[in-house]
Amino acid sequence: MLDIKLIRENPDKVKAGLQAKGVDCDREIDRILELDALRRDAIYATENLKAEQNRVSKKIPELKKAGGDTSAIFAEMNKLKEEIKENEARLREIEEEYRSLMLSLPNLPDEGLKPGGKENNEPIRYFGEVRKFDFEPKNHVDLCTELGLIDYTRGAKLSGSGFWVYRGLGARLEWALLNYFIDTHLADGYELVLLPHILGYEAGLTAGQFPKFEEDVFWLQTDESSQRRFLLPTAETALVSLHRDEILSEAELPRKYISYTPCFRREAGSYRAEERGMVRGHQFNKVEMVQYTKPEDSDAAFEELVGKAEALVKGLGFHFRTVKLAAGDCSASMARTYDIEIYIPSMNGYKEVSSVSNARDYQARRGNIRFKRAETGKTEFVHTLNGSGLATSRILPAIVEQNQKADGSIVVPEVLRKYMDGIEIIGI
RNA sequence: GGAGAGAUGGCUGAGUGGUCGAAAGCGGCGGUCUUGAAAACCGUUGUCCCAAAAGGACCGGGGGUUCGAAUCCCUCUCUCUCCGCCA
Repeated sequence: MLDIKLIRENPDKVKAGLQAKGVDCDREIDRILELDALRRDAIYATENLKAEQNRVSKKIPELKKAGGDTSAIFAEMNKLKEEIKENEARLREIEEEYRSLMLSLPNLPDEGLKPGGKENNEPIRYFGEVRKFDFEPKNHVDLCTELGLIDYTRGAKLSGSGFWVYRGLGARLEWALLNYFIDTHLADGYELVLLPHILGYEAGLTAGQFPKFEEDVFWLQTDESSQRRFLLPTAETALVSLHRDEILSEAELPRKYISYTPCFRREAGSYRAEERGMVRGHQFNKVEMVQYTKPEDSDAAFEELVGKAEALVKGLGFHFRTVKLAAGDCSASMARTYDIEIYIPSMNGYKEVSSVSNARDYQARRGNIRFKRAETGKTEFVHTLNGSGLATSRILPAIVEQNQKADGSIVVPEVLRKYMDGIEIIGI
């Protein structure tokens, strides 16, 4: 959620910022400004009536004690009551519309980001070089199938397209990756959190998935409770709600969390032939990093998260690039995003393996996540940041393709071997 | 799944219709005393809306009754106890 004060004082700046993100919210913002004025008038009127009610009401016990006539006062109170009721009904209507519009506005992009979409993304650094093959490399689907690492057919049998089964050394390799990520984060002092994979509506609202992107997640239909629940699309959705409606102490910040979860996504209508295999599925494994920081610390935290994600990819020995996303390619909740993209030979291009973002106070406002600054004693919104560290569903194909040898076997990256009984080569 | 109990400030816990934003204790902060600390004593100590004053809101959430609700009613959520079932 954006700061209403900012919208009130700089509506044009907000409009321009959202334009840069590729969304036209001019009408919404104008309406919000109207509603804001109406809202404040209605609050003022209602509160004055309530103050009057409180004043008159105080006299009643005194008057009764003195044995006076209360009928005039009761009549007055009845009138006040009616007026308050009317005012409150109006206020509720205004606030409902106001709130839903406020929730629908995406975050503002950071100053200095290129406007526009994907085409304006800007690689800011490269690591390593594209591997040259002196034989015709196979794609990861064929390699994984031949080596028995992934069972796509039976995945589809169990759950339909977009699902697969990790088997044998494939499962070991996947698990080794997750262990490698987690151990690295633990060494960096992050707290490991294991989360529920089913979340309540509020979590999606805080993270910014809802109300706009409700169709992107899997909803549970078996719920008789009034609370709608869904399968988490990323651990971020849960981790950002961990401290929802809390006031943290300044000394508790920054909070640094990591979590491993499967991620469930509808990915409706997004299939492309080039994305076969496990590049885009309905369920994939990811270790997610989330930080809660003071506002002045979030830029440094962002760099830290980018650095951590890069270090993990480097550790695996991969060529990759880090890309600064243009304003319009950042997701709705985010002010700034860098993607780390790894080269996948069969796709002849780079694929995202990590996305690191700074939401600034956008999610904190939605989830009412604050901290008390020791110096002033005032509460302020925290900043939230997240980054994948990392998602395995692109890493494993990259390992398999980039580390393949002419005989169809693949080399296990050094850092993973200790999690796999020292296995160096996976062959037939 | 069945039966019951409960949700009050950072914590424990009083409060069953008016002067209650809420007793008391603990904790926190400040002070007195002390070389320093502890103890003792004194004072202070919730959040939010509002630029601020004034004012208003908040006793799990929502709704209702009432001139007036922490207190009565309805409903939802959550927690606990016992029984059943179960990884």
